[in-house]
Amino acid sequence: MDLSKEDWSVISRSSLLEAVPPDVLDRLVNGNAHMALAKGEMLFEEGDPAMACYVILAGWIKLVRTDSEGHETVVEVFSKGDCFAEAAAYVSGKYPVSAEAVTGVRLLRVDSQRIHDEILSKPQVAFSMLASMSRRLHRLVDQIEQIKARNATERLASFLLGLSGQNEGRAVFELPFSKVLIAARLGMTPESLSRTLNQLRDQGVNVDGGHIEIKDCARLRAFLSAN
Amino acid sequence: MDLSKEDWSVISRSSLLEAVPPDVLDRLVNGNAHMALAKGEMLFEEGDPAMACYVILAGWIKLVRTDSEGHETVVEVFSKGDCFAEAAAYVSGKYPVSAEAVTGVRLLRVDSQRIHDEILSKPQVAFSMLASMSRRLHRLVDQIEQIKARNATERLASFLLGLSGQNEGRAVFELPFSKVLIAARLGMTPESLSRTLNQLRDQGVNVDGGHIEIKDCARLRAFLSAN
DNA sequence: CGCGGCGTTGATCTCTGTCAATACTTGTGG
DNA sequence: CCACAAGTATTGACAGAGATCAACGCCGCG
Repeated sequence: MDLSKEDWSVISRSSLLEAVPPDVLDRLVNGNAHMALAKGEMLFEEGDPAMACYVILAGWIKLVRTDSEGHETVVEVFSKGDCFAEAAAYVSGKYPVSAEAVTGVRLLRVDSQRIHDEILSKPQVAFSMLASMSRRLHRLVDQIEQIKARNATERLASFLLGLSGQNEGRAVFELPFSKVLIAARLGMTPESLSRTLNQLRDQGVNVDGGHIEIKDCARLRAFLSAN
Repeated sequence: MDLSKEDWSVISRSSLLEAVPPDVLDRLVNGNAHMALAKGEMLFEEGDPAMACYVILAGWIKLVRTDSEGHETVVEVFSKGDCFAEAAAYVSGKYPVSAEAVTGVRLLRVDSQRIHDEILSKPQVAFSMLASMSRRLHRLVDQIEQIKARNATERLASFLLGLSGQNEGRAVFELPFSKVLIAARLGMTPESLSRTLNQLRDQGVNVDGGHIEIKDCARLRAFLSAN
């Protein structure tokens, strides 16, 4: 299975590899497995020894923690261009979470030994990796703040604004995955999500199935700060 | 101000520097500022350009996010031997949080440029840094799971067990910092913390001011899994 | 001494989780 | 091609965990 032009474009813009020099990129990517997962398939399980990290070429992957009673906590959800599992891979430890395909997924597997070797021969590569992990860390800190300090309405509004990719004006887009998963990602139940979406109608958010319209992003953002 | 034997011992066992070869350690530490902060002093503010990371020699530091209304979210609390702010320092970005001294604090400032240089000349150093960040990442993931999936009682029980450093038997220790701060760290109000501590009496936890006695850690842990 | 921060307790409120019922979609197998 | 099962989404009723507001005692410190 070969990489398409499109795939290469995703890879070279990915958070993990964007800053890596072309020759190193070639060595890292070539010979590494281009793999596919069906919806619902597990990529790895919490506690598995970490031998690789992954760049998503297409589809969605969720990272989850499962407790002793089988209750599942969604830690993050990733899509095209995202890299995940770098942390565990560098220190050849164990994965702290499980990874499951939410949709059909294609991804690039990057062997951690290979990254290790590249860092030793080209230390600059280390900075790409450190930068990638740094970004991951910031995202987690953001999430902690959200859950600790924001209520359901604010978390959802913030999530929608993030999806819109805009700061002002009208925005129209589709929800990227099921509401069940969105609810889990936002730390609430599907029922709460449904109700909270209705509440946001007052702030100019229209929902029709997975179709979202934010009438004025600036207004929604103002509502966020105000409250 | 010189570093004591004790300080060196803390440094060489610190999460950031433990795996760094002695000669590199010397270069990193010597000439870097050994500094002190009074209780309540700010080390840096959210958004400041990150030029260094820090290893705590004594005292406690809290990392906080402050929103537009001045409401404060505690992200983490660090003590002796912990290193913080590595992430931002590597990529010479901005600090995503503010750092404030909770008690009087002594710390070692490690210039990020210096780390940068060391990585370039000795790539193995990069792995120490990556490992340190990887641990930080795991801690944040743990915290996200705690807040999302555990209630106040469970979070507190888990926190106390962590402090005790034991898995079974009787444990007696002091709370490391004020209950206001502990409450914030656990994502609840001081009032809730007070009430929750009372609830835990039924599970063999005795509280007298900042003095804690867990009659049987195994029992408390069982209570955690059970519920 | 008085003030401010900490800690506890009580009363109340509200957000969100839980349980339940229903409708819609999707896919699977007879 | 239909029937049935399973997953998804919405809505209602209800309960409970935890926040909020308020009062009070305590202690350290200027």
